[in-house]
Amino acid sequence: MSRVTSPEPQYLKVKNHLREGIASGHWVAGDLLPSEGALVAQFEVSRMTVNRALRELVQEGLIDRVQGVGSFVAQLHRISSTLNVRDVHEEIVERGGQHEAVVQALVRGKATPQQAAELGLKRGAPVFLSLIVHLENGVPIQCEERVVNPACAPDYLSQDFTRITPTHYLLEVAPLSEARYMIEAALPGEVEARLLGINRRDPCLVVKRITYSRGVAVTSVKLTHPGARYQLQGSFSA
Amino acid sequence: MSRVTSPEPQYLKVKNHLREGIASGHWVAGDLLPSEGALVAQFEVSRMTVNRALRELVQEGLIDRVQGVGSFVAQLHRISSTLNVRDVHEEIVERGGQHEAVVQALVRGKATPQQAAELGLKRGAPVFLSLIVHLENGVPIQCEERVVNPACAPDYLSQDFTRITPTHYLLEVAPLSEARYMIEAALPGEVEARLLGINRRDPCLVVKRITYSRGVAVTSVKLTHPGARYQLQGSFSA
DNA sequence: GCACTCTACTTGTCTATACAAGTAAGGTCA
DNA sequence: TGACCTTACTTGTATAGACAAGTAGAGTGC
Repeated sequence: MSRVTSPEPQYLKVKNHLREGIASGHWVAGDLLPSEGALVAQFEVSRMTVNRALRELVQEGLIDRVQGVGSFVAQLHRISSTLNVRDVHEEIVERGGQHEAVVQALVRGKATPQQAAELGLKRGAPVFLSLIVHLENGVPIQCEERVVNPACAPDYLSQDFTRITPTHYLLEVAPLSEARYMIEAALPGEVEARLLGINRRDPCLVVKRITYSRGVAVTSVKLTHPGARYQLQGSFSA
Repeated sequence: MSRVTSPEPQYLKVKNHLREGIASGHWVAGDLLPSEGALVAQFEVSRMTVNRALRELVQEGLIDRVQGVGSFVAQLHRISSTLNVRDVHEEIVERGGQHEAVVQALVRGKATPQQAAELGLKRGAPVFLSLIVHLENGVPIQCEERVVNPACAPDYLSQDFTRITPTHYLLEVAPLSEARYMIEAALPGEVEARLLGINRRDPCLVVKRITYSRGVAVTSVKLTHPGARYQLQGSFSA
């Protein structure tokens, strides 16, 4: 983790000083922190350096600042952290596993009312549909049901999704600009249970996601994971 | 060099220019972006201003920078977003709901081997245990099973958790410095099913979390939510 | 060919200063 | 009292310049 000790930048000294003061309880939520001027005097650095430290602490959610008033310790009554919903291939490879994809279906279809609404298309408009099962070391861990807006990826049907994941392909074809996701626990449908090799009463972690490119909905996907074999993890550090 | 102030700060102009270029596909993942010097010339601003824009884009995960080489569009093959695991009281109130907490148990106990390991205590060490059900508009939505390190919150047992949530109380007593969490889908135990008023075969979204203060584990909590009544949601915007 | 140096270019950090904009408190005056 | 103004202090943004550190490529000498 730590490298050869190069001199620590000044703005990090200021930042860590404040961060430690907050983590140790020296300042608690709502407290007024020293002003930029005071920190300039204390650390004998320029105001821009102090300013950078404070701006980054705002960005990290540790402090709030009010122009004309001062800097305050933020209400830390939430634990926030970056959640990564990643390409399943990358995720498996990173764990040192073997990824395999089985394409169950890759067809042209017509949008159901719900699919049309999600993608901003007319009801019954043509869409591309794919159903792929992802295996880690031969064990199914994700069932990927996808609806694709043909206008954004006209060549979707001719891809070889055993070699490249739809996520990866679509992000290359249509640059990501926005995404909405929803995570829930649910029971698998009949199809999902069969493809994942689980019982219909086994709980699953379901991630639904709609991604947009340039304001246009590109794809809507439902990822079903066996609850016993898949977890989302993360950590937060003040 | 300088021009009158616009409604939009200069650094945001640079930032948005790059952001739009990435979202529109003008630059794709891996592409070399204009250097700071080039952007200084293009926007007629100082290098510090361009530098701020680029640093913030790095922070947002949209670009990578390599000293001596240049700035590149990041591989956007992940969809990351800030996940907030928040105080359930705040969450309900924000939705306009009525929050009620029922304290099922609030006792002194001995750490099981697993609990001891999570909190960094000796096996059988004294701990505080609480079991609380949270209701939104009278409907149970969360079962909170908590183990508390007595050294961090000696007065835990004498709190009135119908008025203040343990999360809120503990964050006031022990400033948060770090947290680890895990999200999974699972079936409820017998106790959870009864308290949440659900069937033992109904899937639940389970969040496990350990929080630390000044490097010491303060509390370990397991939050069980009925899958049908609770979802995690979020959005990501490039 | 190969190793080396030199140079041009990049990002990383930092300074001293400047002005704008927002807030709060105190004083003045009708 | 109440409305207004002044002043001091805060953060927000921006500048022009400086040096350090890292990289890549061109050129040099062997």
